[in-house]
Amino acid sequence: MTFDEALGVLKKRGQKMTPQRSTVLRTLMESSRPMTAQEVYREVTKVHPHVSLDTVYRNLTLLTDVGLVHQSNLQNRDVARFEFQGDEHRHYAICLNCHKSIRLDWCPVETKLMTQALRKQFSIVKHAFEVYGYCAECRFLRSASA
Amino acid sequence: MTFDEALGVLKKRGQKMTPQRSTVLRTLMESSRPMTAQEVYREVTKVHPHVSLDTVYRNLTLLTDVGLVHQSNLQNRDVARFEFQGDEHRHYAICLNCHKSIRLDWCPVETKLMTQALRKQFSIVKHAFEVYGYCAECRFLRSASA
DNA sequence: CTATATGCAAATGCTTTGCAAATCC
DNA sequence: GGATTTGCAAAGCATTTGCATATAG
Repeated sequence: MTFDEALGVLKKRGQKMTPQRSTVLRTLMESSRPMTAQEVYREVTKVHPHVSLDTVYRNLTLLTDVGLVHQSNLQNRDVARFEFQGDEHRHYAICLNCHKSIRLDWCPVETKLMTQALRKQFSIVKHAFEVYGYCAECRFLRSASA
Repeated sequence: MTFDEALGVLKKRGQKMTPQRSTVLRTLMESSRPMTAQEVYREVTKVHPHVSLDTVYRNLTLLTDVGLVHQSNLQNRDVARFEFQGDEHRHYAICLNCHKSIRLDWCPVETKLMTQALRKQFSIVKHAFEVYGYCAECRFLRSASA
């Protein structure tokens, strides 16, 4: 999805386009991994030194509501993370040691096996799927030290 | 899993069994749905009026670490929820309107399609999977009012 | 007897909100 | 011009932590 297409989605909903909002959106679009609100804030600050953190939060929430952005929570009581999803989205395996995100090319909700039964009694809006464990490197380090 | 078997898991790790801890464990074992820390606290209070909320939190964390309890976060920036899982665990579809949890009889990580590729580069410790949307009743109400 | 667990109270840190001023369309 | 958005500051709220005391094994 292009930046202009994303803008179209916002305009269709009667949302205005401010410099701050467009920078938040662009930041997420250019990122290759899910970002925390703080990380987005830091990036946006480079362009607009006067943004406030709450503006970033408000925009992240708006973009998520509109469906342009996907929010994921680490199960480990960690902070929320946001990523641009456009038309397709991703899931991640997250290392409990180094916190690296490894992208999965698989989505449980696209599995017929699961959806067939569920869709009859439930209309799916969104979903969360995350795997936690140890990446190859950290697994190696752990087995070495044990 | 019986209560005594669960105790065995704790003893094996050198954990002590206190009245508070055993009540937290029993509460989760007897619950048919995931509970928030506050809900557990309220239940435990009925038996031990003097428990503190942080003791409940500490025990929930311990039981989760040990693997007896499964923690789920609602993606909607809601509070964490805990449920006894014993040997098998569950996933839920959560209604965005009435917040009802509908149990799924399906787990993405038990799908060979997904695990084959992942296990080569990652050792899975736990995972989170939740579906959000509208249950049959709330879907009906929404379409009626629209 | 010693490690573990508890209670209390205070702190932490992410996220949200009220309000007046600024700004987009 | 009128609704939306921003910035500031303060509040909210789930969760965590330090520390002295109590308790399990």
